[in-house]
Amino acid sequence: MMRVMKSNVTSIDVARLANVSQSAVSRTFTPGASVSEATREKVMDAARKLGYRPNAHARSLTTKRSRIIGLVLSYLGNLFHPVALEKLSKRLQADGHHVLLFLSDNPNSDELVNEILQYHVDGIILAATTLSSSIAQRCADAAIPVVLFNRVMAKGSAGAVSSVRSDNMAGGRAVARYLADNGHERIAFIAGNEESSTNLERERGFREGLADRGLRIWARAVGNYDFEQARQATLELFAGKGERPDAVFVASDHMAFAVMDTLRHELGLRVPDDVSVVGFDNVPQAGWPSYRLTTVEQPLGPMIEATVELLQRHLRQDAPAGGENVTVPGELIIRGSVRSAVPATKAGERRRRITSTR
Amino acid sequence: MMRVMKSNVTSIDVARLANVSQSAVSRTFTPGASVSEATREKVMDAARKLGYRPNAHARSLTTKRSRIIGLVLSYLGNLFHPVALEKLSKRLQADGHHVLLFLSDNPNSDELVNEILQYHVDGIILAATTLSSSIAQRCADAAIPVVLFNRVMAKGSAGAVSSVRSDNMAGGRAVARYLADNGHERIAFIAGNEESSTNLERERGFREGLADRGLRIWARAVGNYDFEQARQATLELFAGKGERPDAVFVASDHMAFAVMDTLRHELGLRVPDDVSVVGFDNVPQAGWPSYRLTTVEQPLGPMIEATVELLQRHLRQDAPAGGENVTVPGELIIRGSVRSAVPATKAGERRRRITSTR
DNA sequence: TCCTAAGATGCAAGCGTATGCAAAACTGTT
DNA sequence: AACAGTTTTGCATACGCTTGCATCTTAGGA
Repeated sequence: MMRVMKSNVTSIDVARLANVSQSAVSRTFTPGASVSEATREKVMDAARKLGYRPNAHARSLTTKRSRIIGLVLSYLGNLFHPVALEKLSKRLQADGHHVLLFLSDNPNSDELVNEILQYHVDGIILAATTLSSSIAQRCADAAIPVVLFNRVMAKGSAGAVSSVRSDNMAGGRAVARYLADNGHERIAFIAGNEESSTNLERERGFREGLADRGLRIWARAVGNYDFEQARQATLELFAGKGERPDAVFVASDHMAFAVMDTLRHELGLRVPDDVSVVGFDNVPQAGWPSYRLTTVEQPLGPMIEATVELLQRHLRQDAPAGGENVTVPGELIIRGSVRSAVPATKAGERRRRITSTR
Repeated sequence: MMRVMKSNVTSIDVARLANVSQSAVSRTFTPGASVSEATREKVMDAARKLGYRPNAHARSLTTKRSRIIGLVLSYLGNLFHPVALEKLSKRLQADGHHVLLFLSDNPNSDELVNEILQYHVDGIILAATTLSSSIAQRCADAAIPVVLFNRVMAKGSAGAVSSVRSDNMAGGRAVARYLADNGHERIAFIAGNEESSTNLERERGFREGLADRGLRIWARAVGNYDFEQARQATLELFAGKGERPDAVFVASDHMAFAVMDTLRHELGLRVPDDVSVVGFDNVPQAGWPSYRLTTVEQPLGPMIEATVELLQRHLRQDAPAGGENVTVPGELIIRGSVRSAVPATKAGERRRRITSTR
């Protein structure tokens, strides 16, 4: 069947061919509208013949809903983000939403906000750890629901900004205890981006956990969530001739890989025999045989469900005015990068629930 | 300054406050339109005061251009895709376009096409290696420019579908020669998705290259571009008691990591001493100390430039009717995963240009 | 058979913007 | 001061759809 598709078939064209009014066409494509089976079929036939699809822009003009969610990220080099993006996106699509993607490492960009708002998105998900909170504020001001994913807003800022994150504090604390309980004493910490809420919380929990065991951070460096900077941080921490750390907690898996690689291939140290390493996120690579990284899981599934749930509640208008902060509990994934009394089986892993009660 | 933002400020509101016509407002926000400096300022002031931003949907209704590019991917677990996505997205944003992201592993989905076309995107980039070509065809039928990224359409299908890819054939050939010239004889191949054009081309080039040196593929298995399947493929290839491969060319870096890990940690073999491994893509991890993978680079920068260029040419209507296929030359990145007469320096890498002439 | 209620349909008025066209306001020249 | 030529401006319409309202069908009950 040969048919030339006019690129701009409108509901009027369909109406004409089907011998019905334009409203009838519109109603056929509007779930829940009142159309008889007979007309619906006539319309569908005509539509198929002409290759018609309703114009989403025109539709959102009248309905004031675009079914578009703006998704803001800063980069995708750390596998945690693409994996989250993939799942989020698929989840939203399943809900009949679509994702308008914004990648930007410029935190304070007015441009960015403008461009997002121009599309009158139904909601915004901010998953960029390093973006400034003002952007969230400005979007919320425009009466568009905003959900922060894997981060939380600086205290004191008002507005209906919700957030979803895993329990970073509890995670940090669990790592501290686990390391302490396995006999480590000179425990170092490599921070991510120092301003980010994720890093702040993980570090804080970690400090508290160490304190509980009568310890404190023995050495500290900053890796900014970057592979190369994490390498430098490692070299820094292990530069001295004297005593060196016997364990290092790294604020993200991505950096932890750099740490392990540097330890092993540049400093000739063994992991976990000479030094233990713990990460955070539990990205897929953490389970790869080369690393077998012990780490804190960020439970993506629940986090995403919570995000979508929050968004939908906002769309239905029945969300608390002040915004809502959801914290999802994680698990400690014990693999082979920490020297331990109970050695893990060759390829296995153990999971230990993390409770947030102190 | 406290101001309550009405969520729906229109050009009419601005016009009223600025004491000008609605057209004047529209013109101030339309680059290249005729407005005096005086009115422009009045309008801008009013707009700022009201928090006005032009409604992109209304705009695209009249202009028939959405400034949205549909981007289709199947998954983001292999780092090549997120990195490409990040760069593509940033490049398009820089051009004033926006990215509507579709993640789908369902190749033949009518739904998908419908949803893309509803938004009247200005163009579509298909970067999903495993998506069926019919989807491309259907979009092209709707008179929307389609560019295939990192893949090419099955021969014989007509329509204005363009494509951009690196020179997979030449890459495969270069690997074959490199392995042969370094004394390997029992060379195995682990395929990606067997139907994908990328795999087809890489394998074909590889076979030709081996033939040039009087060799042939010594053993073969399929990894489907998946980590776990690549692991299985490796176990398969090295199962026998007799002679084993002394080199394996893997159709993607992502799978190559699985191969190296399996070789080292499950089979107790050394890379490159016992067996050499070569990948394809040159994802960031390939340079990590744990792997130091010798691989064929897919030059993302040029590939993306070419993609955007093609798209823009289509938008300006001056593209060849039949679609255009761009092939970007790559380089062989020589690191430490191949046993070689000239050992690489500890952390260094050499680059060797790949020419497509046989 | 007639009446009523529910369901199906069409009409027309928006939604917020861009733009052709004609009128108005300038510009500089004679 | 009058004019032609150039900008600038406003009016009005179109873009493709949804939806309230009024009208028309239909079916079912009395």
